[in-house]
Amino acid sequence: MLNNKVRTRFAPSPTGYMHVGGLRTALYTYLIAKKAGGIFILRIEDTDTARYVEGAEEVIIKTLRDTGLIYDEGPDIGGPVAPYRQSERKELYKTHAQKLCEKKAAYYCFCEKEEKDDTVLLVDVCRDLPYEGSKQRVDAGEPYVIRMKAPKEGETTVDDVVFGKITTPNKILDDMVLIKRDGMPTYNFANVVDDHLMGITHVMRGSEYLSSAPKYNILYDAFGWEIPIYITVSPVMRDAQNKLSKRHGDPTYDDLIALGYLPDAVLNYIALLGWSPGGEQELFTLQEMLEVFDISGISKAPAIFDIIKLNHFNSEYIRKMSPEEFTEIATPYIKKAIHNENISIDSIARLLQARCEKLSDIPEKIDFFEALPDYETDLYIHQKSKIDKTIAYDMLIAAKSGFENLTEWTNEPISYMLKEMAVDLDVKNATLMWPVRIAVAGKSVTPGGAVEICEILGKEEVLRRIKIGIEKLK
RNA sequence: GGCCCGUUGGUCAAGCGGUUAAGACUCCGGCCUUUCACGCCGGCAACACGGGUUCGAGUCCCGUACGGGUCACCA
Repeated sequence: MLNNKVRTRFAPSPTGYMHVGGLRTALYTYLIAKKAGGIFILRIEDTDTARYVEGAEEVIIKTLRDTGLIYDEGPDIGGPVAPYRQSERKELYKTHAQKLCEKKAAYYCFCEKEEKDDTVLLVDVCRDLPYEGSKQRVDAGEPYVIRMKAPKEGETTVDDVVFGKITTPNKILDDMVLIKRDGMPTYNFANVVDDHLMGITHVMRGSEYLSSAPKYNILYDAFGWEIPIYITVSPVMRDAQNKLSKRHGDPTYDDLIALGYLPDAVLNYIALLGWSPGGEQELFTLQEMLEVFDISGISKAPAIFDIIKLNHFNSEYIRKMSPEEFTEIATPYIKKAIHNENISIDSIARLLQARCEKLSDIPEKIDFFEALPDYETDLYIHQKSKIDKTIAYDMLIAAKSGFENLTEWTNEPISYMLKEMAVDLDVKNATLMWPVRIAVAGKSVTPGGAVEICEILGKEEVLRRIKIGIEKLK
């Protein structure tokens, strides 16, 4: 049924949000499967009943859909090894754990929850209990957990594609819990059982699981199962000391989207955190990543998430869009600042596309279209063009009459008129354009120049603002 | 603390025994220009430290320092 195809899985715990590191893991696992023409699976690891979050699974599914990481099997679409929610596989784990008990590779443990240090003795007691006796106590309804019987001697070598071979003496391995008192499996156990039962060939995990990996191998061996290929990735950090975390205020995927970052840009940027394609290209579509992705490019060292660089990726993606696409996604942000229906959203969008890093920057960049800010006349001073307030005043007076006589209000005539006027006045374009732009915008930095802004504002509003400027400079 | 892992500019990173140690972001100049931005040109800036091995070490080995992970009936 599962052939020899490459099968990978993204196995998040439904926490209610998708963190950046999680998305990166999803991306890599997707790439590994798809690059090999294999199957990408979504499995929900909801074994911690105490942590249940309403709607969390939907967040995961939506994120994968929005970023284009399409899975072939999953809880909502089913598949040959369903169910894909661990909570629905409870019996499976129990049966398998019991099998291990029968084989004496695991045992029933009746000890109370560990009180940190002094439990080793208690555990040891249960470890050596005869199977039959324990089984009877279990059948009689006594509460228990099932623990793995870790070997006390020898050593176990884990082979990881990223970290290489790591050998651990077995004596330091503890008898980890497989089935919890509530009957649910632990992450460690469910992961092993599911990865095998679902035919997962490449197992990607965060480096926090590296030290548990020997125990997974022992489990695979106890079952007589083939050990999958391990690919361990280091975390995405917020700084050299701390992992990126929602708790510390670091943005989740949804936060980034809400901030006006594009899904493709986010995906592209995080792909490069801890993985390098080797060449000099940095901008990749998902399809292109598929072509160049290679596990050998994954690095062992953690990478720090740098939102400044994400800004760069995002602006690249914005500039790459067609004007129509950009207008469509920018419109909601433009409308946050612009309520006047006479103002052309499309025209503003055109000005914005080359000048914004993220969509959330838009409203403050264009608010002057809606209402002229109360600006200081110092804005009229421009050292480089040798413009002072007196010159600015003269320019505005001239521009006013020019605008008044203008009959056709589109880009070309406005531009032509202003340039002609600069010639008549015997000044450089900038000497005239600068004061005009300040007068109509009321701020020194604007998307677009004087001509574009005037065109969008319309004749009446431009004259009104020019007059205000003249008054201010008097 | 034990065990494990990591360490190339501020950040992401290339490099796999011989290089003037790539590239990108940031920052700083310059050009272009009606502002800003885009674009173009240029610049600052790195192999954590100490020992080996070698003709030769960012690359291999051993220490040290620093950082991280783990040592849960959480994942």
